[in-house]
Amino acid sequence: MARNQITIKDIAREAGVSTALVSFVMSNATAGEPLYRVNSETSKRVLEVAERLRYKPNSSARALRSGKTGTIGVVLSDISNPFFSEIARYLEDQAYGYDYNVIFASTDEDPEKFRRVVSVLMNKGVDGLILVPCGGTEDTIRELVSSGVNIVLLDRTVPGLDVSSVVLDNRDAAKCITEKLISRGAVRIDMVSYSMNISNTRDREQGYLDAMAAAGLSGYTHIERIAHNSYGGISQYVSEAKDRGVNAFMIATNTLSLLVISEIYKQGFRIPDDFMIACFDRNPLYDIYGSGIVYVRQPVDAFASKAMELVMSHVSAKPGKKRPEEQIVLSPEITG
Amino acid sequence: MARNQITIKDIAREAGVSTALVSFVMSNATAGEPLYRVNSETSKRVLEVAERLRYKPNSSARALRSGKTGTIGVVLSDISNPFFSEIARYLEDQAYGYDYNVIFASTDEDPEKFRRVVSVLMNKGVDGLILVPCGGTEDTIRELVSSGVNIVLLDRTVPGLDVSSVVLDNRDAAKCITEKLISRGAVRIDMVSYSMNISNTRDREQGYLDAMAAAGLSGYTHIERIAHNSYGGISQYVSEAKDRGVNAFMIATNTLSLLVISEIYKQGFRIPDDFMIACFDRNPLYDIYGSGIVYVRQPVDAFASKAMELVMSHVSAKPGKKRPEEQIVLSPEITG
DNA sequence: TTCATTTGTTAAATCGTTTTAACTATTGGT
DNA sequence: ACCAATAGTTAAAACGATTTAACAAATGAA
Repeated sequence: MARNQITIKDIAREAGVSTALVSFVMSNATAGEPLYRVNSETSKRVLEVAERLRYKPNSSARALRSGKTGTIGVVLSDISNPFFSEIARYLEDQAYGYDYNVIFASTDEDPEKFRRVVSVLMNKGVDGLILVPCGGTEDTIRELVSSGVNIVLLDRTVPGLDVSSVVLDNRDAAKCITEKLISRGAVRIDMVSYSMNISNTRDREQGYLDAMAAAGLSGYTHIERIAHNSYGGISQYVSEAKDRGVNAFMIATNTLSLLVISEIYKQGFRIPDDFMIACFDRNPLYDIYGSGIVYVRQPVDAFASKAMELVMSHVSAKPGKKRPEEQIVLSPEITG
Repeated sequence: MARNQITIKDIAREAGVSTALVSFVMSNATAGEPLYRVNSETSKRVLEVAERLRYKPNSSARALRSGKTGTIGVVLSDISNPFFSEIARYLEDQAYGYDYNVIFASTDEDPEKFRRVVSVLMNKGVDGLILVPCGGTEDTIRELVSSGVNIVLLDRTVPGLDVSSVVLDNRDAAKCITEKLISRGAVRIDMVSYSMNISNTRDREQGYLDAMAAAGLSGYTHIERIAHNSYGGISQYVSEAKDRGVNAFMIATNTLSLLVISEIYKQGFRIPDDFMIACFDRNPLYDIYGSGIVYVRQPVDAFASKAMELVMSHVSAKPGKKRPEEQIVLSPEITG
């Protein structure tokens, strides 16, 4: 990169002060107004010179000395998944507001990869981590937490760990949409879920069972657990479901929903005539199906702003004064 | 971040050598084999100690001294747009392979925001930039290029600028899908496009016109240009199109496609009975419509790998020996 | 007047690496 | 025996900021 670096030294020379003063002014001046222990003339002059020379602080130097990089690492399942990419966008905007940057890393739900990318981000020197834990990462996270890394869990929790987190009230959300299916006449409702051990899908399964029980439908419940990234069996499963008289699917994640919906149409069935759908996260095309699809709209913006708020509150905590960890549970919104 | 930093100094002491040697070994040792001008005993010892103490180089220090941050900035329209988030994912993976990181920033097609985020990334100290230019950023980009910044344009070009780029053959792609519509019986085909001045949509419009001309349908062509993020008029437009006897839409981008498709259904029309659709980028639910939707599948992985390859070739160029800029045009794949 | 506090500023150390220039052995050619 | 080249290593100077400890001058209290 061609960068004719103007340094703090140039400014110091030009303004006739020391580099220490320049540094102090540059990093503490707020809107040109009164600055503790600095002559306002002087500080104005420094600011002016900096402006004139188009001074841009070198962030590597700053990071080296101060130990703060101004970067938050975000580890999520897959940034190409719309749910996460939407979160990513909000996180990006949030970070910008704090004068921070975010670096994303995808794990593909693989705990080994999770470990690897976390380590890369740590080496890179992030000031905090926002993590979407996947199955099998409990130990890695526990280790991070106990070594004092600034962490916020997102979308999923790790039970028995004192660490900040922001999650949806998944159980309630799942219960609500299942009830909505029931109120629209569904009686044989299958749940399609993932086989991975992840807090949010487990909670959603509970919500499904809750609703079925509350409606006296416990006689028929079925949870079909699909392994992540092995979707071969879906075709057979859907046709069998039809045979079993299933008339609605309650689906745990957006990826699974799209697969099931496609499959339904591929087999010549229709929504809502053959099946109704309850699912998580919206898709621009769901509206087409009218009341055939109920979905949980997750407050993605709140996920992002809360997570960033939490991670920032730890970043800015005075050394020694660790802020208490905070668990936040957000309410779902039901649509469709 | 709590990090009990093991430094190069610790290793030097432990291994009984100088820090210079440690640094040299650490950054040049490839798989433990012969290392220029270093006793293999010594280098093995250094490596061992580093391993034992779990040495992690401090990247801020490295960046400060070497001037390389190991980070590429990626500026795109909106990372929550599936097309870009998919690219983002591939870029992330690619970068990882080069031992690099990427930082994303979204512009929302706003040239002022573009300028801002580029400046943030530059200050952060990226080794290169992958840019999706938006309308009105020509000057900003020209300026960057002429100041020697390592740049690769993605998805869109800026005419008259000697800079590397990776784009789709948009004109040809648009021509192909329009022809496919025609071959399936469409005659009154509207194109829905953006009003922004962006190379790829302009090219797609040309492709549409090409196909219409080639089929002798130049008598009826219509390009509806929508302003970015002001989609209020779509509803009226669709119903008017129906009145005009339009029986197919050729749509320039994925966002517009979803809007139009939703609107079609909202107004009680059907695909393919009332309208056929030709569009760009796939959506998991398009398959439902069978041959009613033709779409261009962009080689997103190639976009990413080529862009990263280009930016990396500049990063690793010896100072003074600037690699020539390279323009890459990728071929589309038609599906549906 | 004298001592204490506050104001305004700076010299110098430090962060952890990379990199340059140089130095001592050792080898080999003549 | 002499010189040149090569191998192996290191001391020390960057890189550009932040931060600590200290100092001089001005102010105020007694």
